[in-house]
Amino acid sequence: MGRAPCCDKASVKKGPWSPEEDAKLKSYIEQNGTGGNWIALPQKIGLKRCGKSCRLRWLNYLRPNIKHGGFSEEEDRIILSLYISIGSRWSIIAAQLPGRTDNDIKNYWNTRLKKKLFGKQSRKDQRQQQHLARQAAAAASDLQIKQEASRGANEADGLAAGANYTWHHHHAMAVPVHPMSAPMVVEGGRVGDDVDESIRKLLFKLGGNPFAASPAPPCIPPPPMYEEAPSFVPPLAHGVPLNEGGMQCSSVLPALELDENFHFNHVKLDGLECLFGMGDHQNMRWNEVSPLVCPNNAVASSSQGMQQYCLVEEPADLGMQ
DNA sequence: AACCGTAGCAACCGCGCTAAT
DNA sequence: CATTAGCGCGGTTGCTACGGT
Repeated sequence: MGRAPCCDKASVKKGPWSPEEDAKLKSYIEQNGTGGNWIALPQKIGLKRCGKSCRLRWLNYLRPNIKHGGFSEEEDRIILSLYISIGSRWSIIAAQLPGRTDNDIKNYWNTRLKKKLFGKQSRKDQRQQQHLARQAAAAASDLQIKQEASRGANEADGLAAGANYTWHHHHAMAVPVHPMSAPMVVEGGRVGDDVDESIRKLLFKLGGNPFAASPAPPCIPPPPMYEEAPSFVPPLAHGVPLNEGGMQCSSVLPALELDENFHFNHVKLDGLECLFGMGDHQNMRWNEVSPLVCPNNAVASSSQGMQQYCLVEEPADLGMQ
């Protein structure tokens, strides 16, 4: 059985909003709020619009303090950083950028930022990039593993114990040197030729293995709701062979392990697989990646925290959810 | 000047999730 | 516990403006 339509499509107006409709909706919501029911709202104010359409119009354009266009470099950086970490969770990304909407950011990403970063590439080029990125990542990780080994031999024990194993531990070992610093050769030159200089700077700010270099976030135990989820088993427990330093040999986080361990909260890293040397089906869990996004933020790694995180900036006085 | 291709953006669509019944 | 209604999200579509030929 199909899903019941949210409104009568035949009697509902579609397409661009007129100034009159905008004014009606805006003045009503500013005075009365949404009343907690978007579906009923258009009828109340005599708009021949679907409730979902009203909601979208309000959230994306009529809501106070909405910004359009003119994304700053800082905003670019935040978007990029979050996209790398959590994928296309536009609403979460939007929550970090006051005045920006998920739709706006999504459009910005799809139409501009992505092109700025990667330029236009054929699938063949993308595959080649991924291959090269993996090679560079492997080399970088080997070096890093040795550094890790000399820094503190005890960590391996800690990992094996598992109890306090957190994303950043794993991540420090797993994340390759930033792929944009690796040579990305395409036909007729380097991919970087297409990349806007400012964005390249952004990438380097983020890159050069930014995660390993950043101070470790506080270790926060998983929230109760994840207790039944498969624990984030340290790679050592999977019987991954060790190198001569006693550390795990994997160059980057092995694709298989990623697949096994990050199978909740699926996140699509469309177009950015090469950043992690992943295949295109690997996923991450929010509670593991969030320390990257907000390492010093109190919400850290919990989906509960994520919700709090998302609610920032939401107008509380307008009956919004 | 006309045509065509592309980019950017606004809006729609469909699905998953959740609260209410 | 099952069903239903509504919300919210991400993906997609379609329109418009603009630039190139």
